[in-house]
Amino acid sequence: MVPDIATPDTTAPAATVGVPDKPTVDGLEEKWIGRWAAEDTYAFDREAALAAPREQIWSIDTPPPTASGSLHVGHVFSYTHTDIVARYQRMRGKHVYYPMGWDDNGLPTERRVQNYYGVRCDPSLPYDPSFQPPAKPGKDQQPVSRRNFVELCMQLTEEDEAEFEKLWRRVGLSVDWTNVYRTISESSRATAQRMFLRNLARGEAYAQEAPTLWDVTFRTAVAQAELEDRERPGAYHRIAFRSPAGPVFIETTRPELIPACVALVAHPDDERYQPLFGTTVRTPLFDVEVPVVAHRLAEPDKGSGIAMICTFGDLNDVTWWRELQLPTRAIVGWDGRLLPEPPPGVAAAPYAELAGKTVFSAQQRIVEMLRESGDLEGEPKPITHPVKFFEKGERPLEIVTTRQWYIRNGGRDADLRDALVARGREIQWVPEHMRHRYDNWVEGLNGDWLISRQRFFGVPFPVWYRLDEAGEPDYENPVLADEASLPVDPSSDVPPGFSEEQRGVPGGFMADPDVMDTWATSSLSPQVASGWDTDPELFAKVFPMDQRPQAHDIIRTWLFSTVVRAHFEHGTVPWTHATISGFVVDPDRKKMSKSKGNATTPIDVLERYGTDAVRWRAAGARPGADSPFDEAQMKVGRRLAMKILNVGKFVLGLGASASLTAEQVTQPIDRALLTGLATVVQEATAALESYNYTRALEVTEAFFWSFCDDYVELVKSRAYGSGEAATSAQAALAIALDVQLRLFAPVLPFATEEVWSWWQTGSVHRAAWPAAAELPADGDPAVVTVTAAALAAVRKAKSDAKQSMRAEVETATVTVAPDQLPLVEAARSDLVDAGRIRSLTVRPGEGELAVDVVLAEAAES
RNA sequence: GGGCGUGUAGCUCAGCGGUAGAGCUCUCGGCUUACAACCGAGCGGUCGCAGGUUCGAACCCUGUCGCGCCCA
Repeated sequence: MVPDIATPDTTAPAATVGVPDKPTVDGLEEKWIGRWAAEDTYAFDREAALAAPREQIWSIDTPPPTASGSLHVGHVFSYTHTDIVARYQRMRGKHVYYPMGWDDNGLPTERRVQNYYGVRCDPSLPYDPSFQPPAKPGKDQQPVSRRNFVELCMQLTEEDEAEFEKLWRRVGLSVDWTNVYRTISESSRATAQRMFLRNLARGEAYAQEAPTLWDVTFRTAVAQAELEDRERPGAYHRIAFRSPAGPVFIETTRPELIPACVALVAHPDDERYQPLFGTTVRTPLFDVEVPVVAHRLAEPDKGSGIAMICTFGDLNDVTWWRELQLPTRAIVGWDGRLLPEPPPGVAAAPYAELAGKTVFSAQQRIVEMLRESGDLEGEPKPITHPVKFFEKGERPLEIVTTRQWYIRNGGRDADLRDALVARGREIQWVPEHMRHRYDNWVEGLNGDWLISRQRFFGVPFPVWYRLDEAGEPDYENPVLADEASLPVDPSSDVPPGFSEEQRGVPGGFMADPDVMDTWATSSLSPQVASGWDTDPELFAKVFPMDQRPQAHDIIRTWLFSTVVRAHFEHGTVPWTHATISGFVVDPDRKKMSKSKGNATTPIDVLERYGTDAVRWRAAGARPGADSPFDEAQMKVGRRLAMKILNVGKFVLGLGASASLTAEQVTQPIDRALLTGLATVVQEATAALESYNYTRALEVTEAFFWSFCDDYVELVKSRAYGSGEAATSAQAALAIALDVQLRLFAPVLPFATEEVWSWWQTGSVHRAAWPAAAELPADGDPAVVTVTAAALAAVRKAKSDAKQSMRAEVETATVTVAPDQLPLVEAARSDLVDAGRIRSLTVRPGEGELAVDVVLAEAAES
């Protein structure tokens, strides 16, 4: 119901019709999510954008969340940060291109589909069009064809994505939901394949048979960016090699690799071993003759200072093998077991005992054999040491030699590395120091980017190989897909000039069996989102994009690989700004993540405190800064949202309306308020221009609370009245409310929209960002601050006397610096009313403002 | 071990050369015709530690310790 106190002559009859009796933040989400969708509030107007100058567009390369994963509060925070910027830019009049993507490509989806349906992909099976997944996953995974498997991936990710979209809408993201892409969609696949073919044509992509870090569980190659070191227990085994001059002892953590040994190595300056360089020794058990070589990477302090070089125990082995041109003796297969046949030069006899064993059990057996032969000296010495793992894997990586695709990234080319570092300087980093993460990563690369993965669900390489008369593939002359035919699946599509019958037969062809690393697709998110492959006109307008928001942990992967792709194809940066969010951490300052079990589900928090409250808390985390999850803070945001509703209701009830103008603000304290607000507008705008939404919120909020507690209290009794003085207060209240709603709108989209709707037309989110020029510049803000200080002193007197704020004051004597005396006098009647002062004296004096208060006798009501 | 960041009131954070700030918590008081999911008042800190520069340092420099992320 509308309180019947509005003065009819200043308030349009319909203006406050929508004001509820008891405003509440609960339910605002449901109301406004629906309204915004129905009215296309956040629609991107493509035609208008195409006609507009580039600087009138703001395009955002939104991170596509992993659809098979789950979202936690950390995601809500970082996406809110981006949304605040998007909303600000929109209110600045820009065409905001703000699409959403889903990363539904790759290993996580495969694993989720396997577990969800209880199936596994068997590429040798034929497609079954009538296949239905088991209602409940069975005990054993049911084998299905690749195409059936991919169909299940598509189906399940679609369901997951619908859930995600619901959550994002609930968070209030001002995404244009007609602009959604999927990394596994036809156009994403076509984009990835087309870009790959271009890279290949320009020599930026290449295939190579090379030692590769290999995860034996997933049976796939792993890129440098996906590695992590983990401390693992191991043991140094002191083992004797034989030489004419007597035994040579090495210490190794991997004795099972003795049959793979191709040399011993020591540091060139190591006097202990200098006599051995150029000679040969014989391996224990296998009696293979291997040379003793010198190399700077050998560490004299480690173990005995001389080490065996194997095919391949670690990355040093690879370096030695390459630089010293050693032979290969591979013994570990793709499944992590020792190969059935011994490597060249190794006799069958002792090796047969190890063939087929896992690396682990081979080690146990070989240690027994060394004990029996007497070649193991003493007991193994337990140590812990860093071991390389695939970040998603559970078993140590092996190094196997396979044929893989690579994209150049500067890891083997100083010029390219420098060019990519230079690209990094073209990007404005928010916060600035995140640039170092990029520089350090690029400068530390030591190999090209391995992009092939031995998986099923992903973007396949658009490549086939001819088979010769013996059925052997000709890798040197791959058959490439036509760009016009993309996307292709080489395992079911036929290369130009061949027929399906020729698949896999001598003289025919075979498909490249691999798919691309998921980063090879997501590194193209700006191209996919901007329509490189689908809408060239739009692409020309919105690319390079304006903003890439993301977290700092994937600067080395996503951000870097995106820069690489744009550099090659477009010769530009992919975007001009990288806005980096920190993490939400748990009370122990540990990064929140599902795998750690400390993640908080967002929907719960959103429902309990309301979206605005959660967004308010998110806005309190500065760009790049980690921020602890703390529910107590959510309450503060909720209270702010409530206060906005309540003060909005009150101000409108006092007679504020949209028809009042700044010219009607005549009283000094009213003009003072608005001039003070102009400063806030300037500061908030400057802060947002540098992406510091936290600062913008802070200055707005500080003003707002003082507005509620001091200004509104001071002027409300005047505003209840009529005449010019009342109108002045009403106009100032209306203008201040209007401007503050717009200042808060990017952070608190629901509460501000609600209050806006009570008395304004259109959406506050389509309103113009406030400008200082809208507000009077001639007020003296000190009128408000000094009068408020006097009022505070009166309140303190009442509080000290344990009286109600309604208590009457017999006399109040304000002593104030002479130059400030007119300020208090200018607001005298407001101060008298707000303080319930019967007799107010204002006199000049020294020092701080002081108020002598004599309370009236308790009213004899 | 290296890079980057960070250490200010019990908690979350501002301040980044000129006399220590906000919010929350806590304590006390108040139903005040917008809000008791509220309002008012108050308590609370040798700004991690040690040196240095300066008339003056939370702020600049050096060292050191703790924490976090990333990398080895």
